[in-house]
Formats: sequence, structure tokens, C-alpha cells
Amino acid sequence: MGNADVKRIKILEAATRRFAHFGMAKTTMSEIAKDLNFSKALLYYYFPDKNSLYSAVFEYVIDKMIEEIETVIDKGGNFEEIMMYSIDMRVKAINQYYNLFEYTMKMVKELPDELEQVFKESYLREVEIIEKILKIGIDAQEIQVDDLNETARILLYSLFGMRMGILKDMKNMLFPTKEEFDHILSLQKKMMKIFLNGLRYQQR
Amino acid sequence: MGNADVKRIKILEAATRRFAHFGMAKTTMSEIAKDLNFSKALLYYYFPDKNSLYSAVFEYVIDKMIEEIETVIDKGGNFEEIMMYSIDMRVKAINQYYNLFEYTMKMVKELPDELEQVFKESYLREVEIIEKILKIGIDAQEIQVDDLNETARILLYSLFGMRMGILKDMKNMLFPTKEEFDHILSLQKKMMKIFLNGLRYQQR
DNA sequence: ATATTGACTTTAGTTTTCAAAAATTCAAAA
DNA sequence: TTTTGAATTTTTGAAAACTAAAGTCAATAT
Repeated sequence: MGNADVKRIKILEAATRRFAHFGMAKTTMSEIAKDLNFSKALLYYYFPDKNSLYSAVFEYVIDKMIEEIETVIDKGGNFEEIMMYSIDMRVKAINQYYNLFEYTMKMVKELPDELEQVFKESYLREVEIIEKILKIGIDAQEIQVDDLNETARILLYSLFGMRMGILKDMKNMLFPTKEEFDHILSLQKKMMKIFLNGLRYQQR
Repeated sequence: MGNADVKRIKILEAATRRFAHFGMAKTTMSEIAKDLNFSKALLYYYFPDKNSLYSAVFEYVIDKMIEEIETVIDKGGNFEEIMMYSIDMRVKAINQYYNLFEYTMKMVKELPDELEQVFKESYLREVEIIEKILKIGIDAQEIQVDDLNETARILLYSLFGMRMGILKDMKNMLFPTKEEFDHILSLQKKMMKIFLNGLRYQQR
């Protein structure tokens, strides 16, 4: 790995820390530069603008998450376990990098096209990975699904609903506590159990 | 019904039309008054303030919706049919009075306590009615549920997720089209089918 | 006494301005 | 080719000025 790449990654990591903690709006390029003792202009040498940097961080985090899930998939095992594990990963990531997901949480309009694009892609990747896990259950003849893509989307939207539903209930929408995350996770798992049960082969 | 009540209802109806069309923010008390050829001060004779009027309208609409669903419940029949019918009603109401639900849709913080209160109550009533329908399935030994309230909430959150998930996909979040509503309804029904299937008795 | 109003006051929301902060560029140096 | 300090442009946010809408009330009509 060349020296250039090393710096690029250092920037990515410092940016990740800042963005995850304070979000896009409350992080400045100067701060990231200062964290690294780089000049601000150097950041612009590696990343054309702040949006690109943010996008890169976002993708980086999603990549890591997807990778972790892929590992579990490759390890094999019961598809329901894999699915449960995958939502553990999702919630863990969202918890850990909470403010990176602020735009996904709140319903913000008028995002820069570039970010819009990145979010859409990450959504598609999430759908894909759910499809992949469902596919395992289908191949094992444990579940039956007629429209794989649609089913995956319904599942993802439902998980999303647990998040929103709970966060809406409380004042403190700014930063959910550990307990709130646990509650979301718990509801998501219960929902998932019922949902997968509803797809089981025998009962059609 | 006294003359006073008649005027109160006239105000409620005019306000419903305005709020449903333009939402709370883009409706003024003067406009409602003008629609009726009443003076603005008269509105304040019947309703202490704008929030109260809005709340009254909101409750009025929810009441009507719940009533419709109750009618279907009382008519009896298969619990799954009733459930499907109830989401038809929900989507129909949201479609018809869309801007009345703007606060329920968007994730607005800092609402006046009074509205907060009314929304919370309407949420509780929605949960209640879902519980009631599930109960029919339980009593008919078609489904098995261990925590009725939690299950109802999970179901409601999931339905909510369909709405959000789809609306997020498109630019035009301001006012969904007929097609978009139909799509939401379709996904909600598919989701519901799988979910209820997942609760069926035999497979535990 | 109850219902109704026009005119008035208060409040909330919008627009404007402007300085500070942050993003972005660039010519020069390492 | 990488790095920077300084310059430039853009964005943001607070304060002031303004406007529209909410809300009040004393007087009037029924």
C-alpha cells in the first residue's frame, strides 16, 4: 500500500470518528485536518469535497457491515440464525455510527445528489443481502417466497418501522440511549421471527 | 341539536376541509371564518385556540375511521378479512385527509403539548383496535399470540414502515399520488398476510 | 343571558442584512 | 507528486425590521 493510500485512509478514519460523533453539519474540514495535523488543503487533494468525504465514510462503514454479514453467511448455518445475526449487525452499526445515519433516520429532503445516490445504493445493498439470506432459506426448503425482491423490501421496511415507531414515541429523538437501541433490536427480532414463520414452507 | 352545536359542527367541517387540504400551517383562522361567512372571533367563541380546533378535527376524523372499522368487526367474519379491511380504511383515511396527518408522517419535534397528546391518544386507539381484531383470531384459535399489546404494536410499526419506506424512495414526499398510495396499500397487505400467517396456531 | 362582531394587541413567522465561519481554490514550496 | 499558507467564495446564523396571523375584548345585536 503506497504512502498516498495510507494518508487517504487516515483521513477516512479521522473523518469517520468526527462524522459518527457529531454528524455532517457539526464537523468541519478544519477539525478533521487538525486531528491529523494535516493542512486542510491536503484533504482536498485526496477528496474533491466534503460530500465526497462523507460519502466515502458512509460507504466504508456499510462495507464493513456487509462484510461482517457475508462472513456469517459463508460460515453457513440455519438461515433464521443468519437473519437474526444480520439485524444484530445492522443495529450495532447504526448504534456505533449513529450520526452518520442521521439523514437516513430523519426524513430530510433536498439532499445533495451525491449523498442521495450513496444512500440509495446502500439501501439496494441492504435489500440484496436480505435477498441472499432469504435465498438460503428457500434453497433449504424452509421457506417459500414468490417475489424475492419484494419480500426483502417489505422485510426491510418493517424493520425500519420498528426504529421509527419507537423513536417517535420519545422526546429524545436526537440520540437514542442504549436501552432504546436494545428495545428496537428486541422488537425487530420478534417481528423477524413472526415474519419468517409466516414464510415457512408447509403452510401454503 | 341546538343552534350552537350546529355552528360548532359547521366550523369543524370547514376546518376539516382546509386542514385536510393545506395542513395546519397553511390554513388560517380567517380563511376558515371566511369560508363560513362567520367572523374570526366567532371561531374563538367555539374553540379556545387553533390547536384545539385542529385537535378536534383530528379526533373527529380518527373517530370516523375507528367507527367504520368497528362496524366491520361487529358484522363478524374471518379475522384476516377484517384486518385487511381495516388497513383499507386506514389508508383511505390517510389518503383522503393527507395533510391532517403531516405531523404523523414527518418526524416533527417540538409539537405543542396538546397536539402531542392527541396524536399519542390516536396511536393508542389504533393499537387497541388492532388488538381487538387479533383477539378475534385468537379466540377462533386461528392464531397464537403471547403478548397481545406488543404484537399489535409491532404490526402497527411495520405498517408504518411500508409508508415511510416507499415515501422515502421518491422526491415527491409532499403529496403522494394515487399510484403511490396503491403501492403502499399493496405492500401493507402483503406484509400483513405474511405476518398473520406467522402467527398461525399450528406451527408452534 | 348568549351569540356575534370589528377593531385592537400580541405573537409567531418571514425576510433582510451582515459579519463570522466554513468550504473550496490556488500559486508556490517541499 | 505531495503539501501548504494564504486568498477567495459560499454558507450559516444571529439580530433587526417587517408582515401576517393568532388571539382578545368591549360594544352590539338577538
